[in-house]
Amino acid sequence: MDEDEVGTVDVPEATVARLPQYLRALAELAEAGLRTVSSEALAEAVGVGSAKLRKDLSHLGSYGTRGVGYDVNGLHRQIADRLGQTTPWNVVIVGIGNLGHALAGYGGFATRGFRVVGLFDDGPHVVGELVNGLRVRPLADLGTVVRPGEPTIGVLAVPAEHAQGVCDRLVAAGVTSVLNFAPTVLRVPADVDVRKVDLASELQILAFHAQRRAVRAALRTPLPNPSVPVSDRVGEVV
Amino acid sequence: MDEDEVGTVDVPEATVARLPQYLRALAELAEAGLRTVSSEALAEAVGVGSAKLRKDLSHLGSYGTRGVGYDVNGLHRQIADRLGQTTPWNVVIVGIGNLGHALAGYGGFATRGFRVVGLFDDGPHVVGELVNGLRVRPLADLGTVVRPGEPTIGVLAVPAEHAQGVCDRLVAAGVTSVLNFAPTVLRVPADVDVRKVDLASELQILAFHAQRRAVRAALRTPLPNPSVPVSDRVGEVV
DNA sequence: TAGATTGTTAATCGATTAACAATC
DNA sequence: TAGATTGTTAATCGATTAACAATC
Repeated sequence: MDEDEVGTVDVPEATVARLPQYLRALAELAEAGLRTVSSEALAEAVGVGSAKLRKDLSHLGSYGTRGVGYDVNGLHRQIADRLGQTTPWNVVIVGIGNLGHALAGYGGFATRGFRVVGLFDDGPHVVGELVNGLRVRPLADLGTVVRPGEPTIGVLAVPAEHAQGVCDRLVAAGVTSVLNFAPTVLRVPADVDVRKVDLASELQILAFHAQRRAVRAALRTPLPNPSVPVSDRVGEVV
Repeated sequence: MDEDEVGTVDVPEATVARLPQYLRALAELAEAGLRTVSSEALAEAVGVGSAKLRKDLSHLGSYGTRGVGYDVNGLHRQIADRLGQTTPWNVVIVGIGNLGHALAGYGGFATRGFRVVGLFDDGPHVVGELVNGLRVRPLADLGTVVRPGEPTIGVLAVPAEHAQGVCDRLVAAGVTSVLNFAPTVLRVPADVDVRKVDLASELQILAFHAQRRAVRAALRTPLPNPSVPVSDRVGEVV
């Protein structure tokens, strides 16, 4: 691979999504004192195939040695670098309800290179509250925390009906990366990156698979309950 | 498409992951009084292309009318049916810390067909606590809540180091669908379905993209700060 | 040198997209 | 009938996988 500027050569999206998993596994291996790891062993730790792992790493330019494996610390540094984790990223959380509260206190952010620097909410009962050492501020203060210089990630934990409005204010304040927990589609300018976590959706996908397994099991063992025909058990529409 | 048993014909995974979004959009349209919707309009509401939407729906057998569009209520019922949402699914949450607490109180589950029926934790300070109307129980009680008859989804909100052990107990109790919030790979039998939500990972992916945008912007406008060469700004490894 | 393991090639699979014939 | 819109086809794109030559 060319000796190119970091971040210029395209890394496939599917690979990007796995980099955090590799990074975490490498951190654990380093913790355990391992100096070197084979693609086979690292892949096993992450739960993917070794061919996929090697292909993924090849997109980074990679630092393996044939016949030996990868240097655990070297590869860790390489991936951390690609994820922009040499310096911590600032994170602001908007919407300090149930979920926002939990996110504000989530230890996993700090240990993986993120620093929660602001909590925002416009609810009169919430503003001024102290959460995990940070005072909740009104949204009007967004501009004082989000600084044009240092990139800031905005986390949206507001109800669906407020999500677009709050997102617009984040974008106006200069936020170009948004993690959206509200079950709504956000409209943003082309230079803003939005990722979505939809908790109920995850359960619905599990439910789909569970139902499919159940129906298939029922078809393999026809009519275990003779009084209920298989086709009535799921309720066909129309 | 064949008039086949619900759940027998294979629906592609990418399509399954979008069904919850379609369902939610249809619910909003029905709420707004719409009787009929075109693929163009529904796709716009969900933020996908109309060709993709029509292809997705074609996997369900679909209920559109050429020249007219889709019947909002009919399609809603059809998708709800496929997601197994004719009756609510039981959900147990294990690990009532920061995140588990928030999930126990998350309103979005109930409105989308899920019923939280059990909260579990072995922490002496947590057991017995009343959270959102449910008493937190010790893990030993899992068997009394997870009943072989009705399928139950297990939500794992414990620290990474306990995740595998707790997961094993969920599986032993008969849970075959698991939503894992711990940043660990879970080993489960082949008949158990695991989905993972890794909050820090989501931020890391956003950070990767943000860094890539920043590097590219810097390369387009070479050396805006003449004292710092571009290649030093990101810190090449080795 | 012999054994191990990477990085890459090529085949395969699945998902997306545009275009349009079918049909209301 | 004319206009609208679906459902499907075929082309394209991206991701996965297995196999192996390169090389430590």
